[in-house]
Amino acid sequence: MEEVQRPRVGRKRSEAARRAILDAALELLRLHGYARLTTDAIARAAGVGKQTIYRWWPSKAAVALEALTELGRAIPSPETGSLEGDLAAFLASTFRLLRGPRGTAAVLKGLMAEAQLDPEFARGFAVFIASRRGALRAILERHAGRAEPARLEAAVDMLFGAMWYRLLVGHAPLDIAFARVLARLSARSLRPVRG
Amino acid sequence: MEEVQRPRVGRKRSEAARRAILDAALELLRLHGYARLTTDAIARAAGVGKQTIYRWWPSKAAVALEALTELGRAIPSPETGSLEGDLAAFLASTFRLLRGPRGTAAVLKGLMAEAQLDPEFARGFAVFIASRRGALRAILERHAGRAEPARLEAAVDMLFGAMWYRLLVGHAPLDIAFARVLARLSARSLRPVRG
Amino acid sequence: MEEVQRPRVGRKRSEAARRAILDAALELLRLHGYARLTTDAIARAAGVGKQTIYRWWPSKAAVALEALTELGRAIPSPETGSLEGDLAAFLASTFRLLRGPRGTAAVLKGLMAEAQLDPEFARGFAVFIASRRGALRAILERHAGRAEPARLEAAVDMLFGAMWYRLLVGHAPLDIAFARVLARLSARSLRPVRG
Amino acid sequence: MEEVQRPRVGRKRSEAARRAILDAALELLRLHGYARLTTDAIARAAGVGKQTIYRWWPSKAAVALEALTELGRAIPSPETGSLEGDLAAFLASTFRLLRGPRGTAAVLKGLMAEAQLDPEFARGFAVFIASRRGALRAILERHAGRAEPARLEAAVDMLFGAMWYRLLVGHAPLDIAFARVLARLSARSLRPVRG
DNA sequence: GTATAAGCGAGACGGTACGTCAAGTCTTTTT
DNA sequence: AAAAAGACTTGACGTACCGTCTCGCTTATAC
Repeated sequence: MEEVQRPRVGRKRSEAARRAILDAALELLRLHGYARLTTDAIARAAGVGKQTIYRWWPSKAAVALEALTELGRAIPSPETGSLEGDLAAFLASTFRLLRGPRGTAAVLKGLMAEAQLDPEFARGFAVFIASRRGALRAILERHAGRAEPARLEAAVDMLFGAMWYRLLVGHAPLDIAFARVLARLSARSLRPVRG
Repeated sequence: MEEVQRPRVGRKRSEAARRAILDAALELLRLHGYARLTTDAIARAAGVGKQTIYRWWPSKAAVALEALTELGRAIPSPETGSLEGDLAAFLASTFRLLRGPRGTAAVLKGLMAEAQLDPEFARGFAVFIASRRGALRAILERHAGRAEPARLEAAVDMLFGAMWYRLLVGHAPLDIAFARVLARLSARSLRPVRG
Repeated sequence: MEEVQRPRVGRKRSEAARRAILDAALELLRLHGYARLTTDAIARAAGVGKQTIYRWWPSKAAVALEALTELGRAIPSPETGSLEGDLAAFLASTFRLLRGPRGTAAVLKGLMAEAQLDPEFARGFAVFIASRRGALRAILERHAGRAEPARLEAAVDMLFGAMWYRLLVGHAPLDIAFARVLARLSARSLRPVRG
Repeated sequence: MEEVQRPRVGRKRSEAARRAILDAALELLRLHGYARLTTDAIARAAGVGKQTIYRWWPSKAAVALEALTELGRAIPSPETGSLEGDLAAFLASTFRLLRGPRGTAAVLKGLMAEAQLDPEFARGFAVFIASRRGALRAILERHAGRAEPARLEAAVDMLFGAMWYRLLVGHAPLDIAFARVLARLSARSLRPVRG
């Protein structure tokens, strides 16, 4: 079921405008946080008409999501030889990105909020979440592939859940130590019962 | 450090208005969800002036939070004799409340969203979260009190984190089966390594 | 038809409160003008409950009106021997009061505005206006009593009208010179046609 | 001093919206009077967003003023050959407009009130007043041009003053008879002393 | 090479909700 | 019973953003 590719007529989408919008969105997010991000402000900062944003994205949240996806493209899936080691490395580099300079944590929090308020956006956000889950699930399967699927799923929920929970509530930091403890607990919970 | 108890003069806060506001808020949340909850609507439904809401609560989120706190007052902390059993029971009754008739899940999601957008509210919300954490922490300490504190904290984060994660993302249900798997994994991760 | 004087029971109306209210009202009018006068502010400044104001006056405009009436009690009706002279003297002292230190002009303007917006108050205000008209009318009748009543009425309208018009529109000052010109024109318009 | 005519970009002001707003304002004024006119009601009746009103007018009073100015565009300046005749005709047609079907009198009263309460609006209102004064002044100058300017000004104040005074206080009607008396008194007061 | 189709920056538009202000009323305690 | 204090309902205010709709241009293909 190919996409119909009829060679369209008229002016082409401006890559310059697209970049300017994404960059402006990230910049504004970094400066003021998601709550104070407005479509008007993005348009103004990007030197772009509001319609140009709405032509290509359904909402400001979608813009932020795309901007973010670009950033978070490559978190490496390391190979240390042990489940605990791989998990610790994966979580540590994820947490490091969140503490990064681009206000990534703020953006993620804002997107999760938006997903609660806008069901349309929630669907797009779920795709993003699923792709991250896939990466973590792959690590678990590499070392504990014989465990029941429900347990693997639950383990993923517990790891990413713990991350999001700290991210959203802010009661404790997402640091290396936390990455290590999570890895340790998770590895212990999944290992075969009998040595 | 006594609370100054100067016997106030003038008309007293109307308990009737307070109740009407909280009830109206819960009712509207149940009917339309948090995203469509407005201060005007609460005031109208409660037969109350908007100002009366703003006099006592800083935002509609604070109203919803208070309404919710009343509801969630008593989730029992069971005693089954084992860590896994207690966890499974606690999680199961928590999940049951979330599936309950008052749209509790929707309210919680909305509140978490609000906390991301309004730092002022985030502080109040954190108190609510902390009280729930305390209940779960108590169960863990009863059976695994000798574990390092950081591990207990992380275990709480993983359990409630997993719950919130499913609640917010909606990729899988919060059912009894999930409660059991979480309890199992958590118990295994905390038990002493050697029998 | 005597007023029934049944010796009322309970606490008596506090003259101190009455004075405090009128004084506070005048002071606030002088400071901020009528537009920014609020019942709350009067009550606060007078150290009085709002209800005490509403118990005795129907609106803040009525308070201002009473305060004003006290001030404007005695504008002398002079006797110079000529119509023109009497008019000039009467207008000059009226204008002088308006330029006085108590913000009288501002109060009058505010009351006229209120009368346009509140029919209830308009009635009370009309009484005040009528009493001023009476004073001016008396002067005219003293010297031009044989003129048709309609002309005397019209002359009063033209004199007070001119005053109010300048007061309300503010396009020109209410000074001695204006008082003299008005007196001159009015006297000429009313004198018998033939010497 | 040319008006800078930079050829504006973006969507143009909607004449349809402008008309709808002015028409709605007049209609509401006619129905309910100025005191009960609200920006919300105008917007609703005109099928327009409130912001569209605030974008082009600083207040509801400015809307009413513009609506009114359109109405009162043409009161004829008649030529009867005599000062008294011209004045009588001018005043009579002015009064007739005020009694007209569009609630003009009510609007004018409301605007004068507003001018007392809002200094910003007072400036705009003064322009309107000045234009009316100009028309009357022209008639006076045609027949009594040699009189001192201060007397002409005062005569204008007395005529329009009398009109506004009756309009605002409402103690007597603005009818033909009043127009005639005003014209008579005014003409007599300005004629040369000696035939 | 000229019609036709889209994209673009700008900005006005119809709406919804916000949080504030003041008006006038009602309730509690004190005098 | 009146007073001070202050909470109450009501209703309008002016602002902030939302997402849509023109306007006058600027590119691109298509004829």
